[in-house]
Amino acid sequence: MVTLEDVAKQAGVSLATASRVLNGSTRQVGATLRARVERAADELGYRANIAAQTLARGASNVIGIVVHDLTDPYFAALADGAMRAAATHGLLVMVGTTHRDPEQEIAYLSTLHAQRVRAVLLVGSRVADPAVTGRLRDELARYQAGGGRAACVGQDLLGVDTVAPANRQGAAELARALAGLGHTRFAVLAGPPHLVTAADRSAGFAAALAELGLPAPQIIHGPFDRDGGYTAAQQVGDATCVFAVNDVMAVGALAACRERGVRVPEDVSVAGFDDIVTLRDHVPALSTVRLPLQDMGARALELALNETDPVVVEEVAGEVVLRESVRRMP
Amino acid sequence: MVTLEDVAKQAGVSLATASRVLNGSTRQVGATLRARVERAADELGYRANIAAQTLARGASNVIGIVVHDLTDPYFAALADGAMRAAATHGLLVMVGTTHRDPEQEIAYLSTLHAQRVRAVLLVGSRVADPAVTGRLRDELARYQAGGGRAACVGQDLLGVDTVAPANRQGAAELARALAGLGHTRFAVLAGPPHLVTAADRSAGFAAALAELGLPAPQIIHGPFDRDGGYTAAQQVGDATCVFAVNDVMAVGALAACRERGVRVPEDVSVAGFDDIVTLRDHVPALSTVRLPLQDMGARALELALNETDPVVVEEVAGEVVLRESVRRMP
DNA sequence: GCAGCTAGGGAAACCGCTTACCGGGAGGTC
DNA sequence: GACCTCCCGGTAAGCGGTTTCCCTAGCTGC
Repeated sequence: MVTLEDVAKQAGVSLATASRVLNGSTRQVGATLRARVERAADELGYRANIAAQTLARGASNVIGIVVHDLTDPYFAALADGAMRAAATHGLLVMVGTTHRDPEQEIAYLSTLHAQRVRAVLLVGSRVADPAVTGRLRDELARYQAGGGRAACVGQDLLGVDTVAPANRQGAAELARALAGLGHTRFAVLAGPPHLVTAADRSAGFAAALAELGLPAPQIIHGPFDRDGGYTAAQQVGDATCVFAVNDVMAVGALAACRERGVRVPEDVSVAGFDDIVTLRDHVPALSTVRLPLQDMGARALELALNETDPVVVEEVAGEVVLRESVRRMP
Repeated sequence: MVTLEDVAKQAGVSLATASRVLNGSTRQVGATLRARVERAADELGYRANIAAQTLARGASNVIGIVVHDLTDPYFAALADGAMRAAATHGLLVMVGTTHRDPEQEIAYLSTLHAQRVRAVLLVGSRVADPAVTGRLRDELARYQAGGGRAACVGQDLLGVDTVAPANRQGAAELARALAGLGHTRFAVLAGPPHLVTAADRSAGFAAALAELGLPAPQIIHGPFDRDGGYTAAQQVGDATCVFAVNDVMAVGALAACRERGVRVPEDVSVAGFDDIVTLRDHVPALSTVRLPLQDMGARALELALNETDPVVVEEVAGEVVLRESVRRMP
């Protein structure tokens, strides 16, 4: 590998001069030497060693993003938003996926700490286990003690800046909208009970129904993915309307309906949550609660970068979008 | 930030001993001192500074992946496969997205070179511009000259180990299968002419039709994404079967058909390419050519890591999958 | 009992870069 | 013309680790 010293030697200047020319410095360098150094660097194909720069400067230009699963379009959109924002700041991105294992999340945070990344984004639902959350908070505290910045997309449970989707409220609005169509018997494909996002959406939905004086929905737990929705849908009783706590599950539920000859929306209405772009052409078009995922990712990055003294929690409202997958009751 | 020196001081040992205890070394350290060091590290919350380690060791434990667009499930799946493989090797991943700008790809490679990442994966279609490809090759050569390893998922145009989807062949098989259903008039939503993946699929399809003695398909160019498929579909003439060169475009085409009252498959058959998982519940179910995307990503990483002297090019065959979106002609 | 080992501990030389500090010459001021 | 600034070049001290080399014990074997 060619080093700065090689370049300096070739250009016949000192290390300092070469450094000043090739990597932005406040100090000026004369035109002659500057040209010589640039030529030498170009001829040799010099690339600064960022590890050395990071060490010398004491600050890195990379940020870390930890998501549950990149192949889930929810996380892909969030990560993409954050990465675009990072690019505008000239920052590189290290992405880690936990595959929904909270221990992995802690491990990744520790690794990113070791990398001395400038900031870390923890993206995705928190879990209801206080022990795990506690350990994550400890790890986070260590990282922050060393000058690291952090933000979270999800629930405000970590004591860091957070972009928090209004899951309860969004689900409640959805429930009111669906009740407004005349539905009274509901089922909720509620996902895993320990996932706070799933639990919040489920609870928000049920609470709104209760407020309206409607019977409590049938709650069916299961995995948070397509197959979870598919399986859960098979256990739905006499509900006329099914709420899956995310779009991917809703798509699974629609598939289950189709296979069993249950027509949507004629026989049963179905709604999801998130408004995943990739799913927008689904037939029947999915009713859902839209979240501005890319913006949320970008916003979280800004929060992480602009350390504020009191922790900021930004609630992001969802927008109910009713499409073909639901119908008005006769 | 707490440093190794802090730990050594607290434990009352030398820097060397602390280093040997905390970061795997061939040298043994006595049980007493070892315990002292470990306790000190734990108490202080020590995390090794990876930038310093990388510098001292001269080798980093991160790899880089460059993709076009993370929110495209095609790339998400590929990246996920590569990341899982990286995790099994204890490697971290830096992800860059080019948003389909080849210049960005070059810039990212340069940055990853500067980061001295152990290996780089260039994922996604090459472009037909020899000038751009040439500059990318130059950059790649510099990186490799410095000991960097690289692999590519796409076309074998860079002179590095490559996992190459058999686009021509897959599209040809698809054409034969569709022709076998009795179709004779085809349209191809061909994507942008300069994208090699799109061009190969389009050409493979047309070549197979020619071999069968069928008329040449109507070729409609446009963007490589959902909206590109949507727009292109509106220009289809009297074809009874439409081939979109990727699934996302096919979904756009299906949406266009739906809006115009064109029934699929009754009025027109539609097929895509890739077999994107997220789209598997689409109605009507999309006929396509399945590619084992996650495996391909993982494979590419292995190739990059195991430097082989003659460059390896692995062709990956696609499997034709006919579903509801196509029908047999009467 | 002594040469010859092998552990295991420490001092110090790097790894490649940044930057505080030093010094010499050109130009401006009185 | 002496003095003071700038301006710009170089020297060298870090940044936080790893690793070579040296040294002291404590063993082994005869």
